[in-house]
Amino acid sequence: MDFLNELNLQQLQAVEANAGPVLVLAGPGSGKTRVLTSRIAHLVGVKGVRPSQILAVTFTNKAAREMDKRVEKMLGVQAGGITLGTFHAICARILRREAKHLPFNSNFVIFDSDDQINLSKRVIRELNIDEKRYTPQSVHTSISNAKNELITAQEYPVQGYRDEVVRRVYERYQEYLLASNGVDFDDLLLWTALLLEQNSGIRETYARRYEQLLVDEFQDTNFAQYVLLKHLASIHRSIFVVGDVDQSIYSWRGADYRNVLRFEKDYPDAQVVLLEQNYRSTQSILDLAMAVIDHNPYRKARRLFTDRGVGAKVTLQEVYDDREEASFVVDTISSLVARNEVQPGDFAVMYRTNAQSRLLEEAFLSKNLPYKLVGAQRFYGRREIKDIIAYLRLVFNPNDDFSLLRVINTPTRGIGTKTIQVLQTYSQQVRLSLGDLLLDLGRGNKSTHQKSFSKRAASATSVFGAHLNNWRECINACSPLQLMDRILDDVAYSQYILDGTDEGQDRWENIKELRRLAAEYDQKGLSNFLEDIALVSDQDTLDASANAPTLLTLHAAKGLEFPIVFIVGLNDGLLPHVRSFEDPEAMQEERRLFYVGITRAKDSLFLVDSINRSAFGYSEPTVQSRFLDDIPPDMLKEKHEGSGVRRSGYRSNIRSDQWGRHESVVVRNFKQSQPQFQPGSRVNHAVWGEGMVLNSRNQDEDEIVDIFFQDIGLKRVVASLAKLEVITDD
DNA sequence: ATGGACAATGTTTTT
DNA sequence: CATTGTCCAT
Repeated sequence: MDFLNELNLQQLQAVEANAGPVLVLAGPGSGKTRVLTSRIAHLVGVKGVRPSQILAVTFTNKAAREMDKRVEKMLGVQAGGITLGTFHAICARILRREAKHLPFNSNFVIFDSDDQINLSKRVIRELNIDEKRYTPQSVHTSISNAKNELITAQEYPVQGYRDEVVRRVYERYQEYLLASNGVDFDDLLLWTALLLEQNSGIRETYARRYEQLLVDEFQDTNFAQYVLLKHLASIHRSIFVVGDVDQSIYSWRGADYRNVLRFEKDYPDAQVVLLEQNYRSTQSILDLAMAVIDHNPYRKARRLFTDRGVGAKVTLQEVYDDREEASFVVDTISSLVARNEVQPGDFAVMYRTNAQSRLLEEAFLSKNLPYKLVGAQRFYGRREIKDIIAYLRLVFNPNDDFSLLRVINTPTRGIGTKTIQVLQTYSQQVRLSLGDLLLDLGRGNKSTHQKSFSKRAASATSVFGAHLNNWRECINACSPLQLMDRILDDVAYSQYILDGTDEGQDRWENIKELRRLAAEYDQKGLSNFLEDIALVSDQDTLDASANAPTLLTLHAAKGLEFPIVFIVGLNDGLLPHVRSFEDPEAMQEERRLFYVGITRAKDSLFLVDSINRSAFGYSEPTVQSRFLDDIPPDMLKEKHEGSGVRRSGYRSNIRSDQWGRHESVVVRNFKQSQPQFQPGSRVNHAVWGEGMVLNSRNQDEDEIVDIFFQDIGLKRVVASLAKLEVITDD
C-alpha cells in the first residue's frame, strides 16, 4: 500500500499496531489525521476489516467529512459503510434506531444551547425560584455537568441549598424534555451511555458490530463519552485513541484530559506511541510554543522538532488601541498580499472572545476586503433562522411545545399571552400536548375542543391549527424545501421580515441562505436536515473555497492550520481571560489555548497586544498578557507604536479588570484611609446574600469592594451604595 | 393584543 | 454599548 511509504517510523508503528488498545500521543502538527486515516485504510485494505465494522469519532463533522474523503483516496475505492462522525451525531443515530427501548420516540428533536437555557429559565420561573440568584445559565451549567458525569436528576447529590435547587430544576427540566419528545445535547451522550450500560443485549450488539474503534481529540472527551467508548470496546478491545493533553481546551464543557490517564489504567496492555516530529511549523514557532507551554506545571516535557528550518522570528506588535489592532491586522495582510507571495486565504486571525471579531470585521469591511468568519452561532442563532427552524421542528414533532410557543404568534396572528395561557391550562386539563390540541382546533367545526374557547381565541387558533394540519400532511409528500416554502408563504413571513429597512433585507437574505441549505436535503429528508442543523459545529461553517482571511476564536482553531496567523488581544483579562484568574486549573487551560493558537501557524506568527482597549464605549489602559512574560525576549521581534509605549515594570503593580483594562491608578492613594473591608472577611449583601471579600480599595472618597458570592459569582460594589454587613473578619 | 419607549443588565470558550 | 426585558399607551 503506497500510503504507508509516506509515514515516519512512529506513525507507521501506530498505523500498523496490532488489534488491541492503542494510545497515540500526538503533538501539534505531527500528522495525527494522517495516522488516523492511514490506520483505517490499513485496516480495510490490508487487514481485511469490513468498513461497516469500523467506528471513527471526530471532533467536528467537517473533520469527519475530510477523513472520509482521505480514506477513500488512499484505498482508491469507496469506503462507504464506515460509521464516522462526532460523538453527538453517532449517538443521535443510535438513539433513533433504539428508540423503542427509550422514553421518547425516534423523531425526537434535539434542543440546542439556546433551547437549553430557555427551558431552564422556564422551569426556574415555574418553580418560583429566584431567577437573579439562580440564573438559568448557571443552573443549566450544573445540570449539564451532571449529565456529562452520567448523574441523573434523582441521583443528583445534595449537599447544600443550591444543590437542592438544581436538583429540582433538573428533574422538572427532564420531564419537560420528555413531554416534548426532545433530548438536549448532553442527553444524546447520557441516554446512549445509559442504554449501553443498562441493556446488555444492546451493548453486545454494538460492541460486536464495531470491531475497531478510532477516536480523535481524545483529550477532550468527557466522562460520558469515555464510558460510551468503554462499552463499545467491551468485546473487541480494539480501541485506538489519539490525543494531546497540552491541547485540552474544553474542560468547561466537561472534557477531562485525565481520560488519557484513565485509559492507561483501564487498558494496561495499551501500546503507547509518541508522535513528536512536527510537519507544520517552523522551528521559531515551535520554540515559542514550547516556551509558553513549559510554564504549565505537572506535565511531561516534550520537545517538538521540525526539519522545516528556523523560519522568521515571531513578531510581537504593540498597538495603541483595539481599533488600531484591527487596522494593523488588515493593513499587514493587504501589504503582504500585495507582494504577491501569499494569498488572502493563507491568513487567519484568532481571538479569545467572539466579541473581538466585530472591530476586525469592521476593519475588513471598511477596506472592502472579504473575510471568512467561523461561527455557526452567528447564523443559526439569528432570530429569523430560529423562527423557521422552530416551524419545521414543530411540524416534524408536534409535541415540541418549545418550538410551538416560539412560532404560535410569530408573525403576530392574534394569539397573545392571554390566549396562550388559556390554551396551556386547557391542554393540561385534557392531557393533550399543545400541538395536538392545536391540530384539533385546526379541524374547524369538526374540532372536539373548539367549543371550550372564546370566539376570538377559537378563530385565531383554528387558522393556525389548520395550517399545522396542512403542513403535517405535507411532511411525507414534500421535500424540506417545499415544506419550508409553504410555511413561509402561509404565514406571510416575507411581509413580516421585509419592513423596508436594511436589516430586514439582511434577514431575508438569511432566509434565502437557509433555503439553499434545505435544498440539499431533497433526498435525505426533514429528519436529517433538522438533526444536522442542531449538530453543526462552528468549524462546519467554514467555507474552504473562498480565498479570504479567516476570523475565528482560539477554540474554533483547534485542528486547523494556516500559513500566517495573527493572535490578537494579548492582554491580561482577555488572554488569559479574567474568569481564570482565581483558578489555577483554568489558568493552565488558558495557557494551553494560547499554545493551540501558536501551533496553528505554519510560516509566520504575529502576536498583537494593545495599550488601550474599549468596552462600554470607553477606551481604557490595559495590561500586557502575563503569558508574554514567559517568552524569552530573543525569540521575539518586538515592535511598538511610536508613542505611548508601556514602560517595563509598570504593569507588575497593576491589576486588570475583566475587560483587559486596568484600573486607573490614582497617585493620591497615600491620603486615603484603610479600606473598611478586608480580603477574606465574609459579608452579607441585601440582594445577593452572603459572600467573601476578595479585594477592596479606596477610590474617590469611597470604597470599591470585590465580593465573591457562591451563587452569583464575582461582583464589584460601591460600599456607600450597597448595604454591606460584615459577618466575620477574616 | 400589540408595539414602542425606557430601564436594567451583562460580556468566554461550544457539541 | 447592545441586547433583553418590562411597562405603558394605543
